[in-house]
Amino acid sequence: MSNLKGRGHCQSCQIRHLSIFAQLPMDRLIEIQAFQPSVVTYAADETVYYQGDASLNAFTLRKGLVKLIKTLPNGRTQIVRVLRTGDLFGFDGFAGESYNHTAIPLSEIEVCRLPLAELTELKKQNAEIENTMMKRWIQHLREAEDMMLELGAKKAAERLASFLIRWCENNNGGWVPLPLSRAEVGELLGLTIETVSRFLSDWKRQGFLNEQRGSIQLENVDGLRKAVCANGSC
Amino acid sequence: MSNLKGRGHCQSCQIRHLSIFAQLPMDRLIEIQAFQPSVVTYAADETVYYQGDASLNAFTLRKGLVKLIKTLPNGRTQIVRVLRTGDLFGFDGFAGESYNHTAIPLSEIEVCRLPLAELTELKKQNAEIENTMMKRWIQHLREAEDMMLELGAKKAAERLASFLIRWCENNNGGWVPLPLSRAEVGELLGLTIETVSRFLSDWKRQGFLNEQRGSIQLENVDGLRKAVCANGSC
DNA sequence: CGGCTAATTGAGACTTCTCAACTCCAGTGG
DNA sequence: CCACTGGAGTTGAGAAGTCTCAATTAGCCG
Repeated sequence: MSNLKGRGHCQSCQIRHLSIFAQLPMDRLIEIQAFQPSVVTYAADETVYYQGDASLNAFTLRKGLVKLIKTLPNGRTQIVRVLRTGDLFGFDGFAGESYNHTAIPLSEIEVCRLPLAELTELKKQNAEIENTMMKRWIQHLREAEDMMLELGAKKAAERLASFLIRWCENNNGGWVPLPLSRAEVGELLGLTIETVSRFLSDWKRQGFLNEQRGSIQLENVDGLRKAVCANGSC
Repeated sequence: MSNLKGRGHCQSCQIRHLSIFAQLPMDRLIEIQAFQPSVVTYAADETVYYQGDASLNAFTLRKGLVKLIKTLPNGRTQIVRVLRTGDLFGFDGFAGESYNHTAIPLSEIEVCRLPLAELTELKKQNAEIENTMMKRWIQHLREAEDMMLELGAKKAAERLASFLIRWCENNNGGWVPLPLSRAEVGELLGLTIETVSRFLSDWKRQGFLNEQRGSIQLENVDGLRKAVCANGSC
C-alpha cells in the first residue's frame, strides 16, 4: 500500500523551485506554514488514483515518474502524459469533475498530497500560486495539442523517432534513462509492442541509437531524422 | 479581410452567459464598463491567427464555428479542437507563449477580441473570471486527453462513429448541422478523405444515418454502435 | 541453474492509404 | 434555361503500413 512518510514543509522542500509554490516569496511561505501537505510514497504499479474517483486531492510529484492513462472498456490503453519531478496532477476537482485518467507510478515514487480544499484557499490568497498553475495548465494544453498532432498526423516511425528525440533532448548524445517498457511506449504512441520493437531494433542495427538496461543513447540524431522524417515530418 | 464591427458591451452581450464573464455579478459588470472589447467578423477560411504569431489577444467566439489546426512541415494537418459559441481561444500569451495552433473559421464568424493585457487586469480583480477560466482550461485538458485516447487507441470506424455520436448527442435522432468537409473530419480524426467517405457511405447504406447538405441525422445510434463498437470500443 | 517476463523476429492477415477514375452538385455565364 | 465548370464526394484496385499470432531469444531474479 501507499505509505504516508510524514508532513511536508514547503519552506524546506527540496523541489519547491519546481512546484507550483516556486514563485511564492519567502514571507508568504512563512505565513502559510500551517499548510503541511502529506508526503506519500507509492510502489511501482501501485495506483495513485483511478479514473472516475472523486478528485479530492491534487499531487505534486517529488521523486520518480508517473504515467496518466485512459483505458477503453475493451482494455486498449492510452498513456496521455508522463509526469516528471515537480509536475502537478489530479486537479480535476477544481473543475468539479472526478479524475479523468488513472495515475500509475513507473517506479517507486514520492508525492506531495495536496487537499484541493486547502489548495483552493491558498490559491485564492496568493496570486503567484494561481498564476503558476494557470501557466502550467496552458502548457499542458499545448503539449496535449502537440501530442494530438503526433497521434493523428504521423506514422509509426515518425512518432517513435520524435518521441525519442524529445525524450533525449538536453542530453546531447549521452545516456538517458527510459524507464518505459515497449508496451508503455506503444500505449503512449498508439502502437503495438511489436511495431515499437521492430523500429528500435532497426535503428540499433543502423547505428542510430544504443540501449541497455532501461537507458537509451541517441548516437546519431541527424541520421535518424534523415532516415525517418525525410519530408520534415518530425 | 477581417472586419471590425464595433465595440462590445459586456452588459448587453447576448452570449455573456456562455462566456468567461458568465459568473460575474451585475455590479462588477457595471464597474468594468470601460472594458469594451472589439467585436470582429471573419469570413470563412480567413485566418484569425497563425501558429507562431505573438499571442496578444484572446478571443471569445460569438457566432459560427472555428477550427484550431496544427500543420506539419510536409503539409499534413491535425485539427486539435472545434470551437463553439462562447468558447475562449488564443490565450497562449497568458503563459508567455505564442499561439500554438492556427485558428480558422469554418463559416463566417463573429468574435470578441480581448486584449490579453486588459484581460489579465480584469482577471486579477475578479476572482469569478479567474475561476471560470480555470475551469475551462481543466475542461479543455480533459477533452484533449479524451481525444488522445480516440486517436491513439481506436480504429478508423470507431473514431468516426464516436465522433458522430458525440457531435449529435443532445439531438435525439434529429438533423444536426455538420459544417465539416470529409477532409476536415479526416484531419480531426487522423484519417484520409476516402476512409471517412467509405464508412459514411456504408453506414448510410445500412440505414444508420442520413445526410444532406451539411446536415446529418443519426437514425440508429444503437445499430451503429453495435456494428462498429462490438467490444465496447466506443 | 531454472523459471519468468520482456523483447525480438517472422509470416500472414487486416486496415488504411494512395492513386485514379468517376459522379454529383452548385454556381456561372452564355 | 441549360450547358459548362470546378470542387467535393464516391468508389475501386492495388500498395503500403500496422497488427496479430506464434515461435524464439534475451535478460533478470530467486
